[in-house]
Amino acid sequence: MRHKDDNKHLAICDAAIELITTNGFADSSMAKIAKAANVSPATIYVYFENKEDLLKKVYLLVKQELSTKLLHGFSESLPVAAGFRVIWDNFYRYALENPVRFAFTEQFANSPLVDGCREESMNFFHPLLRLIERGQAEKIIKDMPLEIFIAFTFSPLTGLIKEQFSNRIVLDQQTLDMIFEIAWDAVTV
Amino acid sequence: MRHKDDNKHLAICDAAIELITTNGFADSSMAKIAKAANVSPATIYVYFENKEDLLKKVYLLVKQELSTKLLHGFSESLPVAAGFRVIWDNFYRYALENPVRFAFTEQFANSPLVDGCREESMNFFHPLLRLIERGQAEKIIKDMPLEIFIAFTFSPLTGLIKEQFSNRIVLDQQTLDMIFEIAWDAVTV
Amino acid sequence: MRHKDDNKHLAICDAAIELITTNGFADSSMAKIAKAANVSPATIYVYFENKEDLLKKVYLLVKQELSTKLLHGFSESLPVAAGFRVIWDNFYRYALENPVRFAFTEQFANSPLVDGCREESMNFFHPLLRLIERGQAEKIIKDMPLEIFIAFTFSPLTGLIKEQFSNRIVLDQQTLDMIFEIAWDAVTV
Amino acid sequence: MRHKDDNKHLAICDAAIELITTNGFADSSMAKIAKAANVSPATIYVYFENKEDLLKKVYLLVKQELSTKLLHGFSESLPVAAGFRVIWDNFYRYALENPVRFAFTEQFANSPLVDGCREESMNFFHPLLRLIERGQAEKIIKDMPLEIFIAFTFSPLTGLIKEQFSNRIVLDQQTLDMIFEIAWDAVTV
DNA sequence: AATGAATGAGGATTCATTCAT
DNA sequence: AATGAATGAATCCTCATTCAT
Repeated sequence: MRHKDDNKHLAICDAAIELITTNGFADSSMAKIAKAANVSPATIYVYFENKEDLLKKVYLLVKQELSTKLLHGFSESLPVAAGFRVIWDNFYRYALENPVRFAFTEQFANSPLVDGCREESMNFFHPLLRLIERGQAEKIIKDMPLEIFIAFTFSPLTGLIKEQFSNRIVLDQQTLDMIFEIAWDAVTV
Repeated sequence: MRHKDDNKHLAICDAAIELITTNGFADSSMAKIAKAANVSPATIYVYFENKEDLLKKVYLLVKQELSTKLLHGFSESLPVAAGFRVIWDNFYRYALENPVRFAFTEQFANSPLVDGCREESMNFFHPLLRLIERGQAEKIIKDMPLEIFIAFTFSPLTGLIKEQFSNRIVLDQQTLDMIFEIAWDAVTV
Repeated sequence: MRHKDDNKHLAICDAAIELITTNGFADSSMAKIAKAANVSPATIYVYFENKEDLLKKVYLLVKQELSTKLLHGFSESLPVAAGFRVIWDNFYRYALENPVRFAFTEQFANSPLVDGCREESMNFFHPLLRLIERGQAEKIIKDMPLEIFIAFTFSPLTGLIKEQFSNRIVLDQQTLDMIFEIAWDAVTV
Repeated sequence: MRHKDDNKHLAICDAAIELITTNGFADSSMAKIAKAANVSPATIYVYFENKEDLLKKVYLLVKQELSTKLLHGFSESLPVAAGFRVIWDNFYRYALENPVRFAFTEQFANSPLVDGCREESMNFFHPLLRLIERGQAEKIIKDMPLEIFIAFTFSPLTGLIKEQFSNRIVLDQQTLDMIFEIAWDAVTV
């Protein structure tokens, strides 16, 4: 579905992300989002069915953005370890450079609001999945379900990034290297 | 003069946990919580200052409950590895037996709504912290900040429990043992 | 895009004046005012920021209405005494013909609720102020602060009108003439 | 009806006057009055039937206090003019020394809440009424209804005291003397 | 007499959404 | 497509009052 003004679509999404991350979901009414996007409340309903639809679409948009940035500089021709490190670094950089979007994603990861679209959001990460499968085929990565692989690589990193945002830890390059090493050790043979 | 009724306090807390976990904080109005607790809306305000205060107090209550159950069967006289395994198993069992409370905690782990009381909730986990310090003193556990230790032990487990609740994975005993082994390897020398 | 409806604005104001005068400000809920104005409670907030803003705007509206009617038949070319008598009579007639609005004004004349807009409401009465200044320049009116002039002219009249509304006195033409005479004597040389 | 603890009765009245005058009627809930009086909300209902009853009783109490102070130093054996000046001065002094109570009275003089007890409150002022009647019998005071006498004596003074409290005028001794003179001239032959 | 707990009713206000232009 | 007006329903919370002790 094409709309006349893609700028408005984006403006509404940006305003929603910003407001929800800053003030929380409860304080982000359609009227406030509209005002922040410089648009009439009624206009939001031209682009989105209702508030829940807006939320899910925004969630998917952010996930898609993330997946694109995750693959920056990545190529399927890279060795498994190198390729994974590229994605790993991209993830960390993304979080640092887009703290609001990162926080937004995390806030909704456990919310019942986006229950229906978590599966859909996974589609964006196919290249990563293929990389892991290749690693397992090459006997580099342990034979374990994808979920466990994620649990020992991105879960710790995500948790530590949040700790850094909360000023409870500082992730300097040395620490980052150490974390990567531990994670990579954990999932490789 | 009537006395404050502990049953009412608990009924309100239980209703709040149940509703908030199922429908989210925003969709759990004080009226709904009151009705679920079989109490007048105004009665909630006898026990809690306002909705946010209710959330924070409930969050702390759940954290405290968790911390108590975490230490079941634990003793400071146990060897580090064995002691940690006790706590680890207790955590998994707690999540399985209290899925609503577990989901509740996760939903608010990163929420700005409970920002003020996260520190306070940490106090409940002192025995675990001391265990880790002992492990480091005995050169069993790697010399790393507490946050990183958590990131490679409880973060993966938590993530995988959520995957199991979402029916994307099944954690049988063999898998659990494997996960524990990976985690313990990751943080020990 | 719909346009703001002047009828609705007026209906809300009228309902507010009527209800507040009859039942007092505290007992005139926004819901009651809305119902009396045949409007949704939410609609009031399209025209007024909140209850206090509604009160202040209504207060100013009534004051402005009054000031307009006060000057009916008045001209700056009239002699001071005659000009003042025109305004005096207009005031009495206004009170008689608009008892609700008159009572409304009196109820809030000393209320802290309209503190901010009393000054603004004074602007409507400039012609009267100029008349008094002219009277003083022509050595007809005693040299006294405006407040004292008001205190011996409109304060007594206002008080007596209220007594009449409470059926404790009847202001026939003869009595009115006497009152005017006393007041005019009091403030003229 | 005698109550065990007259202190409590008075404390409640004082708290009510203070709160209502400071924060307005709407913000003076029974709970707040109770707290300000260091008493349980339920205790208020031991001394007063309900909120309206409390208000009326407080209004009457203040009026009675005022009437007592008005007669300080007054004697029926004084000449009319001197006697009236005593009461006049007492009234001004009362307002100055009890601004809260003065404001309270004024705020309620026009309120529909005390409609029923205005008559009753008049009983306290019998000596003043008799003085005026004596003045008329002695052909000193003009033959006019009591209401008109009040309208040209206490109404102006009351209005000017309020102007002074609002910092729009300063009533120094000279001004006060002038005002008295004008008022007395207005009502005497 | 005195009180803190308890509550149903109602308070002001905001909500997501639709209407009319 | 776009919008400000309009709204019934729902929000959190406070109220005057009563209950149970």
